[in-house]
Amino acid sequence: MSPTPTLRDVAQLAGVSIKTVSRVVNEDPEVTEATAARVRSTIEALGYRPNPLARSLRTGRDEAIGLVVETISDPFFAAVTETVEEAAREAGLFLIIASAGRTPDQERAVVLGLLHRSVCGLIVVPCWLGYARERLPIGPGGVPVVFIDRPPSGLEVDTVVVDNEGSAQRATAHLVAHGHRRIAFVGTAIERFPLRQRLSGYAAALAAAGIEFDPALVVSHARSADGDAPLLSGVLSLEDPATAVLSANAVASLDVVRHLHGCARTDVAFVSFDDFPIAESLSPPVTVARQDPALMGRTAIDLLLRRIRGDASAPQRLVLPTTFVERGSGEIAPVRVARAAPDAGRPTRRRTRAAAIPPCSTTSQR
Amino acid sequence: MSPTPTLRDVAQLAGVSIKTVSRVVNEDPEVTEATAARVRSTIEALGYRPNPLARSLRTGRDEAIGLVVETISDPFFAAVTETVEEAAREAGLFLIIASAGRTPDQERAVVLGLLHRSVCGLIVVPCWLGYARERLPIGPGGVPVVFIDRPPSGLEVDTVVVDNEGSAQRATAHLVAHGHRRIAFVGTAIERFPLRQRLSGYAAALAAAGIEFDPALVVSHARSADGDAPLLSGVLSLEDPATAVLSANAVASLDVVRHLHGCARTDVAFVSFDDFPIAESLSPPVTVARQDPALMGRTAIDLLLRRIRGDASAPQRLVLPTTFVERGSGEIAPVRVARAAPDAGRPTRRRTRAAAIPPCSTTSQR
DNA sequence: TTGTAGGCGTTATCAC
DNA sequence: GTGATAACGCCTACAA
Repeated sequence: MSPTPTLRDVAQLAGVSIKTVSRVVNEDPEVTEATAARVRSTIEALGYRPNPLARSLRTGRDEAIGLVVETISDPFFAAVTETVEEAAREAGLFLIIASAGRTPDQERAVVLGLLHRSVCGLIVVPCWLGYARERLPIGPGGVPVVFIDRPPSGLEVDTVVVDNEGSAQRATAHLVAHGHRRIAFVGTAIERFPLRQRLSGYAAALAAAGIEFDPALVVSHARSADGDAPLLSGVLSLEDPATAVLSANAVASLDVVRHLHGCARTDVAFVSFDDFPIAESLSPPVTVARQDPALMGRTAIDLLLRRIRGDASAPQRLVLPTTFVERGSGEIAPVRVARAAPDAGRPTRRRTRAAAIPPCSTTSQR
Repeated sequence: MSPTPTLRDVAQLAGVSIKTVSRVVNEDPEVTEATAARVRSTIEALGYRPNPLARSLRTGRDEAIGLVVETISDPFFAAVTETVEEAAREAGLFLIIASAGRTPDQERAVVLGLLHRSVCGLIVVPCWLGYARERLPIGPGGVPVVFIDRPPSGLEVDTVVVDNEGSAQRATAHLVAHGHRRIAFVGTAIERFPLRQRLSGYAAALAAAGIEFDPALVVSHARSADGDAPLLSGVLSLEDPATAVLSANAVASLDVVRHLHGCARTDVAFVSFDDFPIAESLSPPVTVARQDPALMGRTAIDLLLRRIRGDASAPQRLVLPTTFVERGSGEIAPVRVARAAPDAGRPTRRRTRAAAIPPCSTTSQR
């Protein structure tokens, strides 16, 4: 009758008390099967659905979990989200996705918004907020939380990250093994986690190979004045230019691809941290250290569900591996270049081709 | 004191009544500035934040809007979402993103879940559910809703779609103008909106040019047994093969690119419905009919906000244009092929190259 | 200008 | 087994 029927409507129509209906809804065994059946059919007839708001207000907990990411337009987190979603659905939980925005205040508002909506668990990519300082009612004693992709500094909670340092180290060592000594590191926000760890791995691999770390080979969107300008032009036009490139994430990888393809520079070796859609069909196909977003999502939600169900064991810090996929671009040998004449060592064909293509310092067409 | 302070706590500490605090929180002007200030400082001291759940339960409306998409891992909707998010934040609204899953039941559960959480507005990509039949408390008289990307069949509500038919028609006509008569249409879910409309546009353009519609040139993932097999192999190996391809969405475009690049078939013209990240730096760069996700998001949220604020004018049906971007792949002229000997007409260079590459009927490496 | 009573839809505590 | 009744935190109506 009423637009959205309530317990009262059902109770009235079934000729029982509100509480009895509530019991049936919550599958309380202390109800006669006869009345339960009658109530159930009334519920069906009225199309009654429990109001999660009222329920949460009462219990202080909703049958929902929250997922906070920096931006859902990041393909990696989109993939993570998809897995979490699937798992939440299986577990009968409503998934609320929200994104953290661009400032600590926005992120705090989002987390608090979720918390105040009484989610029973939270998966968070900590972006801008110092969770140790905030003293939010999360983690042990509060609403269960699992942090993913980045650890929240100084907080003892469950965390799932990938092996950033080790993977970057391996990728760099791979390039070194193929003869490169001038390897550029390209990223979009190098100063922050997880790119900082990838930079560490890169540096560690260089050190292990006895190659000096050259800051001139490390480029970041954050440092460049024009974010849209190809990051690579600089390092490829140094007096002693880079012969190989390691990109720090998929976004940077696309920039690298755009630039290398724009210049037809198939002589530059390239390894991408993280896979991207057409990496395998470019020429040459791009060698990648592939992250597994599904594994991250699955691991995080499994951990969270355990916590929600009461697991109070010590917080875990899980580190996921990456898969190194050799496809070609990472196995290109360096072209030896004389210091005095940067172009001297290039094969003739390249030179000819390079002369035929337009200059490469401009941004690509839009 | 209490873990999460309530109006009562604040009232007690400030020495006023609950209602007064409520007034201050809701910026009711009818409060003395003196008491208001005292209350505000108490709120600050206690770290009080209003509980949106309780508020919603009372008012029947939350300061949140819901966004339902099919899957957030679709880059187009990810971009739409980002815009909506930004706008919602500006408007002081909390955005709850949820995805519709794979069945009508799941979609219904998601929409009802949002509705029961008292969102004050909804943006929905109708995926599986027949909204006309469902009789949900949405649209005029219920919670304001704006449908995007697809119209909900038989329902008079605000809708924002792109000009699918017109854009596909233009793209097809473009290929026809460049001399093609054998144009393939490739998509992932051709039978559903909006791809069906794009197919209509394609067919209309063919009809306008006096070219017979050939079902053999229309391929869909849904029809092929192996979803991962390149869609193109078939149409390119017909007795009278396709000389041009129109892809119906970005996902299909990536498949096309993978296949054409894998076969080094730079002689096939290609226009993509919708842009994708590296379209412009492929060789040849890909000509696209570009959708504008930001425009769609902005249009939808603006419309929704107007409705939320009480605009009760007749439901609107907005159609957004696409931008046709010529980059090269769509301007390739057809290679005339003799019916009896499909390969006869190809330039010698092509033939040589084709002979050097592996056969193309297999899936690409993983 | 401020406070009091009541109820939103639910669950929890007790009696019956 | 079942049913009144009191919360949960907030807001609307009306009284002071």
